[in-house]
Amino acid sequence: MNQRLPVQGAQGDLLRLVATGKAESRAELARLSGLAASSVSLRVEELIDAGLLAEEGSGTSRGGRRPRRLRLSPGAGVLAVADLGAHHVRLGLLDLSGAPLVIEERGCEIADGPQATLDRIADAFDELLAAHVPPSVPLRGVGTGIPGPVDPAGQRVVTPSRMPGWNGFPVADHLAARYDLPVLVENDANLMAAGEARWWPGSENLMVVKAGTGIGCGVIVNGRLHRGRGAAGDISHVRVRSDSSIVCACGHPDCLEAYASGAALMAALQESGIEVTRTADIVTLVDDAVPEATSLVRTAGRRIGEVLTVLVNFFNPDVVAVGGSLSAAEPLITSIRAAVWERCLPLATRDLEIAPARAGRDAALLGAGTLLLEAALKVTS
Amino acid sequence: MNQRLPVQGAQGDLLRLVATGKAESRAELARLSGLAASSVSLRVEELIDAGLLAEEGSGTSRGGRRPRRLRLSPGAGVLAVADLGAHHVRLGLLDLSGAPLVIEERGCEIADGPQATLDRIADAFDELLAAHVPPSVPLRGVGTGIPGPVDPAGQRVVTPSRMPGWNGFPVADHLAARYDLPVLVENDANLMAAGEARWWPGSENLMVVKAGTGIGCGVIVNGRLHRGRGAAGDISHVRVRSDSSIVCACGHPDCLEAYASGAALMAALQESGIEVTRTADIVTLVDDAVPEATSLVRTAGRRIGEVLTVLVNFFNPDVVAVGGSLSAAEPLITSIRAAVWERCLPLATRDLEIAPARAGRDAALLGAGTLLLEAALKVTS
DNA sequence: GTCACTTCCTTCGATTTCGAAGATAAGCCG
DNA sequence: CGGCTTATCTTCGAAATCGAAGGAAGTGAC
Repeated sequence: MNQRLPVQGAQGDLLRLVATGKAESRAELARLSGLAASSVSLRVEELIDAGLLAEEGSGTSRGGRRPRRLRLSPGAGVLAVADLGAHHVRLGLLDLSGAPLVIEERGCEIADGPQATLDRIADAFDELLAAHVPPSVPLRGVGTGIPGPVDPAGQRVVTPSRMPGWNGFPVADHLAARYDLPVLVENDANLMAAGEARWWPGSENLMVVKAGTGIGCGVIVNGRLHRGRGAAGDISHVRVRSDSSIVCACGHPDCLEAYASGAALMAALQESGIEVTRTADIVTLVDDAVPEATSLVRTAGRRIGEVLTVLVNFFNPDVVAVGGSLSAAEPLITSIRAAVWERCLPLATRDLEIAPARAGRDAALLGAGTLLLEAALKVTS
Repeated sequence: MNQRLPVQGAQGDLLRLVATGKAESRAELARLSGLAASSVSLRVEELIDAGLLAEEGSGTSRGGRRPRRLRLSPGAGVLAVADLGAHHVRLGLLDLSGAPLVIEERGCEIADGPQATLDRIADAFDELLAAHVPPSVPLRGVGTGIPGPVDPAGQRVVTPSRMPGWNGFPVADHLAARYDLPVLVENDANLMAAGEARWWPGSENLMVVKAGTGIGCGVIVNGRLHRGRGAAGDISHVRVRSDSSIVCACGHPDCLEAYASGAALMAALQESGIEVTRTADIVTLVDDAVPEATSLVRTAGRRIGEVLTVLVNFFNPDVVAVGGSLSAAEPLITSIRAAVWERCLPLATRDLEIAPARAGRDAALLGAGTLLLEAALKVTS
């Protein structure tokens, strides 16, 4: 059962404020939306009648009458989201507030091409919906993350590496043909950034670094995802200072990725005769205090930090959040911090927080939820 | 005669659209503001009655009835703007559309401290107003650019270099005490970026590099100035790759500024026994094809370009505009282009324009006008 | 307990905004 | 020159929004 959200005009803003947890009562809605309290009451009434919002008990008093708590109605709908990796896909269902109902991981070869991969995802969505959601609760949107650049206009994949058959494929259109619903297609690091942003309330400008097999980065400016012309956030092909010289897959010498990515670290470890097959193994080695691994991670952190130095001076964010599978290795973030603190302008680091990502491994799925909700609540007047 | 603009609600949006030249008729206003055509008509009527807008003939037809052209009324008001340099100040008066009425340059030692400097500016404003503006036309706002970081919250100067006595000085408050009007205080490179942005309609994301005695940069994101925590846009203290090692004034080795700023080039030229006293002299030398100068400028361009490489990949702008006194030296921009084209991701440079700044030497003053107008039209309901 | 005060929410008349329809003023074209 | 098309602008009733006033439900002081 698919169905667009039947909201119009100001209702969308109010519903989003409740869904994102920013407001819990009519009074808060009035303050945050800028609407008059009376208008808020009217719209909320409509949303309750439409079955999208529900009243649930009362909150704590702030010195006066207690607010009547508003929640999204459980029957308001669900979102289906996926995050596509090279050899697997994480996917799940969220309620409209972005909270996960069910999330699982499946094998899935991205090299099989878009048609097969997307169909597999859609089939998985259908299974999950049948198993976990009563038929009366409608699906309100579908979104997926892609490990490559996405053109923001046409929502196509553009010049991806390691994704044979995907170049120029209209992913959004293909999904929209199956679901007549808001559809979101976005780069995975961007989704992760969008997901992370909710965990840093009060911070409007974030950089979210994804340190995994590759190195990605998503940028939040003024609380919104910055896409640029579709390629924003790339930091992996920045030239780093180095004595030796490695040519990256992109054709240029000494890219950050060639030195500090999980893939590069694995290659270096294997050269030292240490067996590793996944980036998680590196974290284990570091936890076991294997000197080669610790030293490599530390160097990688310093290199990433040196690149961030430039970007922190330029972009001057509130927060640099470091996520991805490698970020579990503690020396990584420590050495990133050291490099940034040492080299950046005091003014830029004065109130800067460099911290591990807070949203966890499902950050990208949660981010897809956030962006999808926004898309679903776009002015449909 | 000082007076806040008597606008409320939607009037501000409409007035801004006309002032910034984005709209010239009621129909365009309706399209751009999103308001209904009827509401636009009503508000425009009010603005005309208030003496802020005026009808002026009719525009060219687009196939149907000709639009009735709307202009800012000449008597709507003026803005007083200044751009403070180390040894001089450029200042002038603009009409509300941001067009200059009069601009001049005066000697002024920033080292005399904020009190004396700001009073000198204010006196200059008064003189210009008396000489060029009829008393019936009110002053609507005052703004100034500062060659140092400005805290966006308190509009104070923070940790400036080469500005003794200015640290922490509440510039905006000081000006506001003399003029009870919207007051703007902003970093000079940021003002320049704001001014430049108007010359790139259709481009939402810009980097504006100011290559002069120092190296500055302003960032426009989604059409609006990005301030970060107040220090955004710094690129001068990024570490560059280099064989030798120079320690910058900031204490770190190999800052871009120490290699590629006008000051650094002048020092290098003087060491070769070539007489230069201002950055403009370097441009003259390059125009005269003096090999040392050309080579130095080319190297500086390449170094700036290498830094921009990182930022272009990350920020993925539509335009990189290069201004400042050094930008008149043609090899500078050529070598910046070469470095960026060579090293950036194709996806990031696909539609990227790297071009000389268009706004000219008064860019900062025009930018101050743009930002001031916005401040003056903030919801005063 | 009671009284003053705060906060939350609703009621209701005034105001603003909208949108459809019509009036106005062109250009295009035979 | 007289329809036909297109675009601009205004009129007017309907709908949304606002703001002031007041009722509801709490806290804290005495």
